[in-house]
Amino acid sequence: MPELPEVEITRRGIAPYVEGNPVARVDIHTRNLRWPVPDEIRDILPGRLITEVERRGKYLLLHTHEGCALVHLGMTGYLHILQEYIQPDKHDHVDIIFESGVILRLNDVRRFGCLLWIGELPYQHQLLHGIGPEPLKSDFDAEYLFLKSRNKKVPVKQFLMDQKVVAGVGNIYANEALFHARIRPDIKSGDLSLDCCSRIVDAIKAVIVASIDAGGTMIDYRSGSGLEGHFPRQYAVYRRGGEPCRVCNTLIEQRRIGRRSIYFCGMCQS
DNA sequence: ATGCGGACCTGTTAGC
DNA sequence: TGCTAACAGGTCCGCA
Repeated sequence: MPELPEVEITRRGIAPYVEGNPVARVDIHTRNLRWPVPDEIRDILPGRLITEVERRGKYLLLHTHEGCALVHLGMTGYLHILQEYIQPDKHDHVDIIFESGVILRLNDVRRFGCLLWIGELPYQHQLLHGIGPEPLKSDFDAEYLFLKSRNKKVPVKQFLMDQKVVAGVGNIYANEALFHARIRPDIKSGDLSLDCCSRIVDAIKAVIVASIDAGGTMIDYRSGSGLEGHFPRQYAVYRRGGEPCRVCNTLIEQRRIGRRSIYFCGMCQS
């Protein structure tokens, strides 16, 4: 699953096939995702037009004139476009079939994702309203991160993965960004200087832009158009525990914070 | 307010 | 080779 870059690549991949197209039918094969896929998805979407596919953090919003459907891809979900019908396999959970014949198919092995109908005021929905700034927008800046981190005791890597702090950063990009910012992932957020915050903000923007430009780089990722959109990414630290740092050859350390792995270079990051 | 652990799932890999 | 345990991109919720 997808952190922000992979969700954005998915959005770009599916939008041309989806936007402006009326839905003919919705087939729900598996209801029990993170939350049950509601009947509204099957009952309201047909006959409606998807006006826009928007991304907010790691969520995708399928807008219609009458309300909005919300998709989260969890850890293993992906959306892809089928030009013609193929029998769904056991992890294909929902098909949105357009009058054009195109099918938008949701596949999610672990079923941590969701597909919900959130009605006409989507941004007020519980899942969206508290979400932090978009990392690529200008309101996500050093001053913001500095103020937000004051008096916080959580390790900075966990802090950056908090969607209320900044939208769309997950385990991979938190680890990668902190390496590029030369900051250890285990220091207290409240101890960050303004300069540290500035380096972190720059690094987050840089790794996300690089990843989007590379076309989505997740290990298991498939682009929205159904193409295998990835080539193996050269991570600086992520999943490189015990291997030499690409900058100084010191062995990358791996530990756990919370229940997630952190990776860092004890020499480059301080 | 904050932080922790449990829960939701299946598949892959590392280790014995 | 086969079995088991640990781990994997996320995040909500309940409890202390």
